[in-house]
Amino acid sequence: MSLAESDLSPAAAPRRPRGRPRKTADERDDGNRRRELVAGAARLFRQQGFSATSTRDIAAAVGMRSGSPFYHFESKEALLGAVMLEGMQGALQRQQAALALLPAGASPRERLRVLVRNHFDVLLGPDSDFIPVMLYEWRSLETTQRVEVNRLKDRYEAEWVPELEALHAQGQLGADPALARLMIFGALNWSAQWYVPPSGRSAKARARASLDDLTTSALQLFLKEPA
Amino acid sequence: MSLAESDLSPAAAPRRPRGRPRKTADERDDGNRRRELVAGAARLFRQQGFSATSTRDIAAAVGMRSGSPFYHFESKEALLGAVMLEGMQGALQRQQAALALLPAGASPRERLRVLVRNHFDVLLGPDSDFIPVMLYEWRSLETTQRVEVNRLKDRYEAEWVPELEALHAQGQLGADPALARLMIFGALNWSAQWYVPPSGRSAKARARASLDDLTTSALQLFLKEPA
DNA sequence: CCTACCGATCGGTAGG
DNA sequence: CCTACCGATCGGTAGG
Repeated sequence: MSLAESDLSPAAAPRRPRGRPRKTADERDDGNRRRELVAGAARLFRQQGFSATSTRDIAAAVGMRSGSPFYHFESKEALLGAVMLEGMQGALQRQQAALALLPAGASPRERLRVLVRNHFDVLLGPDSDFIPVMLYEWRSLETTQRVEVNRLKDRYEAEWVPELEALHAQGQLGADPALARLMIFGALNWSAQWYVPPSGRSAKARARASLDDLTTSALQLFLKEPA
Repeated sequence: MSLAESDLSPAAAPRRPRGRPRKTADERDDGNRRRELVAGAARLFRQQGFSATSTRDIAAAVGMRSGSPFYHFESKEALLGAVMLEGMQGALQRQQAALALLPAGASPRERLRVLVRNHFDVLLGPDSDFIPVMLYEWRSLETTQRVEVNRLKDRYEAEWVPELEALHAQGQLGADPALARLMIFGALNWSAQWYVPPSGRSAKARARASLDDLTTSALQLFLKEPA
């Protein structure tokens, strides 16, 4: 899946010179080296944490020398921001795509199932280092980028609200929707701490099945029977 | 509340000399300096994370010089272990005390309420830095101490199992008890990320009330109506 | 993107 | 528990 790089707007975009637009270090996407850096950083930040990961670790992970990441990113914090931004962009995009596949008359319960299933995929599926890093390295992000990431996170979570409100109105959700949202996200996000993805033969199919099962269980836990 | 220090067995205890047993750096509890260090470390580890907190930060927080924490602890990791160990000991002790106050015929639902209420207190109440550090700095713990802390965590969680099983058998819990436990802990633990304790006038009473409310909401979300 | 490097900070220790 | 210190590592940069 390709993520639209065009959405990546830098915090403060200075004067645009004429002619071929010269990209800042944060914007350029020469080949795929920048992407490799972000993906490698995501993996290491998730495994070891942001502070415990050196920029040298990240450089080595993608076969660069110690100073080279700073050709692509202003700072270690900017790399963290890129991980989170890319993660949230992908998550939001996949969420919208998943919802778009639903038939027009889908019930709130069906829509919530799609949201939960997609969230598990974002958290536990392939390339799932980005969002856990966002969840657990939040405090290391600098304010400017925090605002930007937060905007995406708000949009992501906003899609859940009408469904939770409808379910609450129908008596299928036993708590105030705002609080229910926090608790449900907590329950789902925590899975990043304990879920062990299948490995070996037909790992991919079994992974899909296990995320389906998790989704079913989560809905059974959170929702009452339809009246 | 005093925590039994006697359970603190060092990783490798060498020859015991005769006479008054000389405590290792990890065991001694001269005055309250060691306790101050652990409490200060808990606060800083929670605020900034383990790796981002220097032993100098911790020393300064309790009015020591940079080298002095190493008079009390072998290493920074040992300090982290002490934070987690002390946190789990306190949590387990409070959980057992809370359960002991219940009448003999208390229902699984009533017992779960007490467990959830106590867990919120452990996570969000006064001196609540220890357990969040345990939850979010797990990977920085060394294996020896990880085993020790894990043992306490298992005992803590084990008290939840019979109640969840009983509730599931009664149709009040909509998912497999083992998975329900993970999701419920996720929902509760996540509150450490968003809960803002009341401040100002009568903060203490309002804090208690808000944790009571959270407990009620959580139970309403997770449990079906009794048949 | 590499080479070569800098100043700052870090965990930890010897000796008192 | 302090003083004084060490070697290692870190984020980041100049110049090519």
